Amino acid sequence: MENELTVVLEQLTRLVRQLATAGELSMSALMLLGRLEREGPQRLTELAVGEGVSQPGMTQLVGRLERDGWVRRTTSTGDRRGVLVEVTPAGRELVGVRRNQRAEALNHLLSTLHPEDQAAIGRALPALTRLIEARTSVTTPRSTTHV
Amino acid sequence: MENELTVVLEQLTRLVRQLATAGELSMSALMLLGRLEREGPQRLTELAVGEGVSQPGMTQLVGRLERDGWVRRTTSTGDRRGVLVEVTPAGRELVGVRRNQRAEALNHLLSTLHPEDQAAIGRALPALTRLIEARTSVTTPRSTTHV
DNA sequence: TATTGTTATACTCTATAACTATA
DNA sequence: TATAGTTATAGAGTATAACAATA
Repeated sequence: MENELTVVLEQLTRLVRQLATAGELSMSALMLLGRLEREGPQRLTELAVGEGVSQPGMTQLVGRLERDGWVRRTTSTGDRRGVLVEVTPAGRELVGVRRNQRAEALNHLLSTLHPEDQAAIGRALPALTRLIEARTSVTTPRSTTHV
Repeated sequence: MENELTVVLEQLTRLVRQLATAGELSMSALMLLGRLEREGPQRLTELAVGEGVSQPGMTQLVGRLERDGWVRRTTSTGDRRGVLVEVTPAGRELVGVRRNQRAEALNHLLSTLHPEDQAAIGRALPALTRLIEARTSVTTPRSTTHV
């Protein structure tokens, strides 16, 4: 079943990309904002590990998001080396709007499926959530030799 | 349920990205190769639409993959304007290897779940496949104002 | 004139290496 | 000396606009 799941996940990724990026935020920006909105303010290093990107990469992504007003840097951690990144009200608003748009598009797709299929997907959601939670240390930053 | 599904899909995307790109191919390259391997040779325009990127973007992606020997351009379509892109044996091999690596990693994750959860995911696969097939015309190329 | 693809240009995304500041 | 983050630099990824070749 793993191979079938692999292919399904690959294609779901394409689906998400198409649903998610039909707007003003890239996939990376959207996922970072989504995390900050769900989990609250976090350290830059924490974010880099969580999103599976390098620390400089996260510095730059946060920089672009900050420039555009979606996140804010704070330094109130006691450790004065650290940076705490939090989503701004505007960013929170944007995440909500985008999430609703995706939900609407998904809803439309779901409505074209047979009720049994819809139910099967619904019943798998908790399991999928736990599958996601199972991956904690699979964080291998990509090499630069990518095509 | 759409909103829960939205979040799950968002996180599955992160999972796939981390599993998939821990090697020498980017997400874009991997998904294009995967498509060519599954569906056979295709026209450049067809690929651009299918992957949800612009025609010039696809020209460049194919260019990089061709440079590295994973795909090949052909012109045998009758219409001499057209280009047919096909995966090379080396590319096919690479897709297989990568897919197996991801399957292995997924298998490991799955094995940490309760059997009921594994079963629920297994039962949802056909429905998810149909969900993917339902999105045919959701192809909105991204704007350039992305963060 | 319309379609297929490429070239030119610009910006995001991401990496590694080198650096600064704090612990 | 180790850790948190930034800056410098380079290449992939992607878009729009302008172009060339074919239909």
